[in-house]
Amino acid sequence: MKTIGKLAKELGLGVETIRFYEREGLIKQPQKPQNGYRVYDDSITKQLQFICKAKALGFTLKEVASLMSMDGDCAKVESLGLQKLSLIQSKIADLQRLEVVIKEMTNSCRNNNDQSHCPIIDSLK
Amino acid sequence: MKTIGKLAKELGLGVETIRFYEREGLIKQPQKPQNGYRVYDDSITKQLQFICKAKALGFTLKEVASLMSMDGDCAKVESLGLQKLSLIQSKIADLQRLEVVIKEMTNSCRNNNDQSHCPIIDSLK
DNA sequence: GTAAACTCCGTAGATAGGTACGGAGTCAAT
DNA sequence: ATTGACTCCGTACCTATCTACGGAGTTTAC
Repeated sequence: MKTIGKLAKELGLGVETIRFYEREGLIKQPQKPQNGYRVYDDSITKQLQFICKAKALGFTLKEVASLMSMDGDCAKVESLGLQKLSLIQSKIADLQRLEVVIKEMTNSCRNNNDQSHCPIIDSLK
Repeated sequence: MKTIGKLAKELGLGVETIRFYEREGLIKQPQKPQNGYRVYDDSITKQLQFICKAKALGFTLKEVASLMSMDGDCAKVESLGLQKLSLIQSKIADLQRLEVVIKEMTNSCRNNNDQSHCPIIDSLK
């Protein structure tokens, strides 16, 4: 059993962040004894770690809530995962196209001897 | 010479967006004749297209302003470009790592016969 | 026993890049 | 001359994810 500060420290989160997740419905407000302080047991740690991991995978908080609520339904979870996967893949493709363009631009910059014009600026014009 | 609405339509931007760019210092407020309406000549079109293209390359509005102000300085522009390039490359790498993880997860989901557990949920726990 | 550290709550602010609104004035077409 | 479309300005609102603040009560350490 620990108070919010200990929990936050343990997980590397801010106290405000945990209260925020509570407000957003990701976690439940725990029992509060006479003094009004939140008191957490160990199960909350798993839940918050779940949230952090899913977030790191690029799920939004809403999606995380969704994941948590579809607890056993593998098909639904898989479908959300596949959706996320295709989003990630198209983001990768976009960025790779960008990478090529910017590479070309900076290359032409490096080969530029005309100090009165920058090929990057010119190509954007 | 055109008013803001025509200009916006021509570029596929919102009127408010142009006013917003003006407030942010990306473009200058043009002369306004007796009626108080903004009147633009063709040079503004180039400037706004520059902004749109640079934005599409992943530059923030602040960076776009920066690019526009370093007008001829090729070395500076190149350095901003290289910086952006390495940001893009590390984003790509991050996403590719993510892609692998999510692929593995959805695969294990597809091969799952145990309806009481979802491997994705389990792996996040 | 007192001072520091912790907690409570609700609300405001930050970030980026817009988007929307309201009320008033102006312009263009019929 | 009237109607509808356009413009003005300032400000508020939007998404997402926190982060900070203020004032009051509580717990802990010395």
